[in-house]
Amino acid sequence: MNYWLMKSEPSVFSIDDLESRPQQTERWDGVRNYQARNYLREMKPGDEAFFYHSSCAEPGVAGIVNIVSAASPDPSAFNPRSPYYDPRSTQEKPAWFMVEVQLRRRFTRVISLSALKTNPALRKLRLVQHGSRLSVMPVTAREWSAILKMNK
DNA sequence: GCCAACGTTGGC
DNA sequence: GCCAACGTTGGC
Repeated sequence: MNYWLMKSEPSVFSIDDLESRPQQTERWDGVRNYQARNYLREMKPGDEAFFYHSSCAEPGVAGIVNIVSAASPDPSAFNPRSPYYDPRSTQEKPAWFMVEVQLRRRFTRVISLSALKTNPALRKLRLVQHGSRLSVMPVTAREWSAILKMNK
């Protein structure tokens, strides 16, 4: 079982939005970066991921989700009305993938990016590397527990 | 709103 | 295959 971190802009899709969904489950779609796509395809049901709020007043980790389905072709890429439409992705040869996530836990307080940056145990975390913009990234077991310990 | 850093595109 | 130009991300 593997650990991940997934970014979302709360103005588009927040952890509150996930909580209000049926079964607190939703598609994690719209990823349009090849490296992030490759990580999505590595995910397996039972994996866990931090839900990270980006581009907002308080960027940081807002909670934890379970990966509940393996990667499958992202239907939003096929839909011309979707902001994530990409005509290069076809049913026969899908370019983009999504997984389904289910809310596991909301943190009472967001673990802020600034706090993550100052934790020595997280020096190698992709998120805090200078210039890193990846929206889906792996987290080591050590990093995972270090972040969990910050949830107080 | 600014801007640095990055990924992608497309001409050559 | 190179690389400049462009668009996007995302913190501040």
